[in-house]
Amino acid sequence: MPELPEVETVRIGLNELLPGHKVVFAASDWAKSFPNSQADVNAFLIGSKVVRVRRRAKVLIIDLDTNYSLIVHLKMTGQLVYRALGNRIRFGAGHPNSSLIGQLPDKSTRVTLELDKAHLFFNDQRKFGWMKLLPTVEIEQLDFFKKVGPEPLEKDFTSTKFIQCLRKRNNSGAKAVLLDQTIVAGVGNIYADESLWGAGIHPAKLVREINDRQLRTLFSELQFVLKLAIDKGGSTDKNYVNAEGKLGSYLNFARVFRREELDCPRCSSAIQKLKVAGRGTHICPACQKL
DNA sequence: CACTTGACCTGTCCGC
DNA sequence: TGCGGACAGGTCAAGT
Repeated sequence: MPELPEVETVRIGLNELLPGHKVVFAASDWAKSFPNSQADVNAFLIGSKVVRVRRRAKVLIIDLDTNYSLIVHLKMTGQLVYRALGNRIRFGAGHPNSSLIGQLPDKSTRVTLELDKAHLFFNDQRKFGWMKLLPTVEIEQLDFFKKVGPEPLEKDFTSTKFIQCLRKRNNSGAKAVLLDQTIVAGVGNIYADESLWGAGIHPAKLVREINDRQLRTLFSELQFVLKLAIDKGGSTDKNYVNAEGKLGSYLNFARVFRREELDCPRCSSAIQKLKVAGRGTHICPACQKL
């Protein structure tokens, strides 16, 4: 569930908190969450210092002063939570993580990094996420990074380039294309639905049947929802928390996502939930016609 | 080659 | 109260 705004929110937080910290110890109880050998961990992670925290698409990159990096994908339920020693995290009442008050690690903690004056916990209920240690220069050689599309919020990413990217999949549905990480990076289910509603485009509409003017609107709506979501600290549905364990509030501002049966904010029609591109999809049937 | 489905996992919810 | 099944959705691999 973490998409670009959630991962960016974690990045901003970790980039404030981590640089300068030394890694003292690392432990994992689920090998797939952190598949590196103990020898590599000992040689390139333990004793290293964090230099900076970057993001590409939905992937976090924690650069170390050993010329190695930790790359982290949160997938659906991953959390990367920093806690200064002696500091307690408070989740909101009623939140599934509210039982975690004051206690981490918990049963979803897959990796614990002990820093000199803090802990960094990688929690992941569903175990789809991962953390990997590898030489910094090898990151761009990974298949994912070679194939991934442009960052939608980069300054030089114009509506013209956006349209060129989408037209490569002219025969596919609009939502399927937005979700394709090789076309545009970082968009997932929430912001695909939100931006398509903003542009008044049905998610199953074929790209070839959408004109350039509508695609330009989709581009500005996509940038709008991504920026708003970063401003609101991301979307917390069930699991997502930021680097300090705090919730995101974008869903309080969502127009269609998880709002089936409620009124469309534009025309008051009842929002519908359907399945498009294999995903739960929310639309206003009046504003978004096929 | 483009598109769909299954696998990876756990927790929650719904119907019986 | 328990139990089976559907569902949640990011990405890769396999199948159509």
